[in-house]
Amino acid sequence: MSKQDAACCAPISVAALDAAGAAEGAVVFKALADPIRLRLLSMITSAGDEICVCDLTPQFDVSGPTISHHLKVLREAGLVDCERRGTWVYYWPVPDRLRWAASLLELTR
Amino acid sequence: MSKQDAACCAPISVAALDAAGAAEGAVVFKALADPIRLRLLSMITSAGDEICVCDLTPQFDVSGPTISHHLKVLREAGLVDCERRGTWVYYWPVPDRLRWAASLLELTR
DNA sequence: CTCCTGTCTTGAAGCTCATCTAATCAGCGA
DNA sequence: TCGCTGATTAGATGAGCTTCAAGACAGGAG
Repeated sequence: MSKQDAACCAPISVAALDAAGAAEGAVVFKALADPIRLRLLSMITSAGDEICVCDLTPQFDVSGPTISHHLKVLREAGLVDCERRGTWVYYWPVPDRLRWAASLLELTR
Repeated sequence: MSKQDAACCAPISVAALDAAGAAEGAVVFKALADPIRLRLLSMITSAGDEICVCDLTPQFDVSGPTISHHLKVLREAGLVDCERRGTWVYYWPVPDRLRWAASLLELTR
């Protein structure tokens, strides 16, 4: 769905973030600011290449629609992407986006 | 219910991040999940060693108490620390905490 | 001591978010 | 076609967050 490059960006400690960059960064960090979404992302990134929703949902004590909602937030933040194949839906991480988020916190001066 | 013969995908394993780690990570990312706080952190980390509140506040269109509140959130997340010296209060970053947050996003290889 | 400046805390209003139930969509098999 | 299962969407509710105005606190100057 979403493909943005947003490739190279100065580390936060070298150049102060402008308002636009801060707004985009806030969207990504807001998507990460929930324990369930962090665990979902962790499972997705550590699953090798992709993982089925039906393997994610049983790991939590919340309803299916709630998991679906959290996955949508991660998707709209550009951190993961998904595809339906037959009955099941599979999710995988978007490494570029994860690296970009991490680069906002780098302290390399 | 029955009929779960057809497995939808490979058995997953893993959970790189446990519930406790996810909860602590969520606190840190929640602190980063606001454009003003991201810009504040950016200014603090790019200020060399430390920066005065009086240099931060005029950069934003919100009131002083609001800036103070956001700085408190960053402080309670362990991302920055501060000290009053005379009339003014100075803030500086906590590199270890920033590196730890970034490391949570590097579980993608 | 008293006043002034800089910063933080408190309390309340308005908005956003997490979660649920119920309903809907998508695919498979009989 | 109909019915079943997996996943998402829609609507509602309660909790939490952002913001400001007003007041409190700390330190320096007179």
